[in-house]
Amino acid sequence: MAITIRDVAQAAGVSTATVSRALRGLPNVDDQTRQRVCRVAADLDYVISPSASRLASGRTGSVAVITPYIARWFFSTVLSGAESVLASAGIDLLLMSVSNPFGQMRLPPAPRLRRRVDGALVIAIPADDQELHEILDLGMPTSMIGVSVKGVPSVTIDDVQASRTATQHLVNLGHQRIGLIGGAPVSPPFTAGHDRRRGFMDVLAETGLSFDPSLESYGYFTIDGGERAMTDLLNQPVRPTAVFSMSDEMAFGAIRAMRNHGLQPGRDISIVGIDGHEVAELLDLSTVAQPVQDLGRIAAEALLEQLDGHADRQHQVVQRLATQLIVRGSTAPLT
Amino acid sequence: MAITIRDVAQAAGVSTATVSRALRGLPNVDDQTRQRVCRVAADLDYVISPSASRLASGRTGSVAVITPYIARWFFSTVLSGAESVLASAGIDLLLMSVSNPFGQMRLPPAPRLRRRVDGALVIAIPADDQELHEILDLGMPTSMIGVSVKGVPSVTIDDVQASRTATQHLVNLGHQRIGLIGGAPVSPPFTAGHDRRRGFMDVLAETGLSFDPSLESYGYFTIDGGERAMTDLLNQPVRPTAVFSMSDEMAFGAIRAMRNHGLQPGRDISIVGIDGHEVAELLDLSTVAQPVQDLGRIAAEALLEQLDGHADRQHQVVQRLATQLIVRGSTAPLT
DNA sequence: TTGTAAGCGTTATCAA
DNA sequence: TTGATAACGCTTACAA
Repeated sequence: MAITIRDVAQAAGVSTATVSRALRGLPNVDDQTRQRVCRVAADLDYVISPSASRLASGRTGSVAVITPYIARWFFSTVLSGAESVLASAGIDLLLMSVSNPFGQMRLPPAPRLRRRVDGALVIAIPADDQELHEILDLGMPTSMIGVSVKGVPSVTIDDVQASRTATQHLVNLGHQRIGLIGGAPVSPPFTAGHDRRRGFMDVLAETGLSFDPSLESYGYFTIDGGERAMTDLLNQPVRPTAVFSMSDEMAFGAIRAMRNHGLQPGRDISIVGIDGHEVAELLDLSTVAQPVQDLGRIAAEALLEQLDGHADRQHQVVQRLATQLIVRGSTAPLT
Repeated sequence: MAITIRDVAQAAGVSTATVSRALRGLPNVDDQTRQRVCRVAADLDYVISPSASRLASGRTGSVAVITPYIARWFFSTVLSGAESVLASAGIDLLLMSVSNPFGQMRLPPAPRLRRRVDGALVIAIPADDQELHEILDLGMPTSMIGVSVKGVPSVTIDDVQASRTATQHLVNLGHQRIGLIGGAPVSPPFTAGHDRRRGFMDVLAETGLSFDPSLESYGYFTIDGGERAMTDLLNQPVRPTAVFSMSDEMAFGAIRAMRNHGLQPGRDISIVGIDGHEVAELLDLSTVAQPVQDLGRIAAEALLEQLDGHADRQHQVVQRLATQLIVRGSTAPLT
């Protein structure tokens, strides 16, 4: 049906081997020959069959991006960064989401990867997740974002530091009774939730501030969760004068909760987040911004290096990108 | 190196043909045999080679999702809806973005699709876009979201109606001097920009309201663009008392512009958007909500039907999903 | 119900 | 620099 390499070979008066070499830009092909082959191929509107090429070469020319969420801001932004790099490199990007909320029956990711892709880009799957380790055990080139696992290249921010920055900002403003909106009661090591809690606690300890456990609440990194968490905090006998939210989106929810209680961010209670979400500016939310798109871009580049054999997985390092405190109206000096 | 179908066949004491049939759940295989084959395959940790399977069968088992943006709310939400359906169907999802802002040299989408995927899902590419027509000319199963092209199945909202609803809402509140924040000065037919402008104009005409051309401005469907557009409107000699923004994100920017001018949405100027963006609630923005995730889901289902041969492209219809006006504090009666 | 064997369209080895 | 040709691992008539 479709044009094959044989048709091109015949029309150009060469062998299929030569066509293959010419079209792929391999060396050891006469310039004249290459020109002719390319022209004939274009004339015939020939496109290579990826399936055949993959079968014969053993390479798929594609990588999987594995993510727990697609529509959330952080994840879609990382994804777009990764896509731009992979597309430029001519690599197909297979999108795979894992453990979706409705628990639909779908195959675990690891089996789906085998023989299907050359590598995997994993976005923010907790370091102790079983599916993650099944993926890593595949031994294929892998690059991770937002988590680190020993021996696997990854790109993250310094979560402890980001959290310290946010907390210190509140302390500097004179706050002493500071609430914390975290992800979940228990966060595995090497995840954002874990490290950000630690940065928070460290600053409190160093500053000699005590931490009231009733001032810790959990928003599960969603807007609604943040609202509930803040509502909890507001229902405490003695309210905090400032709150550190581990993500901007939870802070958005927290702001809504404050409004529902007739409170105004910055005036009545200070609040700071982490992310640098576009909407944070609209809500006048102070935040520690992270370069989310770069996270995806750089992780994709690290993956490409592994695919090209320029680097060994074992020799890769954890890359930490810088964050930046952005002060807005939601944080103000304690009056 | 890896286990092949032959290894399984040998271990199970059957032919490769039987293994193939058994593993794929084809009929005409003895139950005993199937059980045994499946067990052996599992024991050997065998996974089928997609490349070989594709080459032999001619089907790729994958579809491309083609989108102009990945990180924007509408697009990532549509994408997540589509992904959930495709993943459940065991179809690989290739993510392809087109005409990215930096104009990187990348192949146009159409050639990249040929022989690589079984179908395409196109998100909101203008109906007159050349690349879109190159894709459609491929003649492969295709399903579109947010635009309609004659003869191609698509899923959208009724943009004219949604716009009418938003505009009528403002009119009902007594507003007579209503501004419009559109996408671009010129919008091709059958795009959201075109239809939403029409719905707006229709309501004005039917209501006997005149439209002042100086009250039309363009925000290019971005937050920043919306801010600039609103600033334009605010700089007019006579300001509007209400504004209809063609998207929530532009409305977000517009709200920021209003704040910069010391104006409060709802109190000083009413504003309504279209989308039902999660953040709209936070900003207390009235909006006409569209079921974005469903858009992706239903379009993906329509695509699957074409792939299964249950439907012919020509016989498909444009599916229009319902929208819903959500009234919040940003719109109030003219005082 | 099962087996045989001819493809599917490349790539890669080896020889020329 | 080029050409023959044997893989690559599966699917699918067709036969049994």
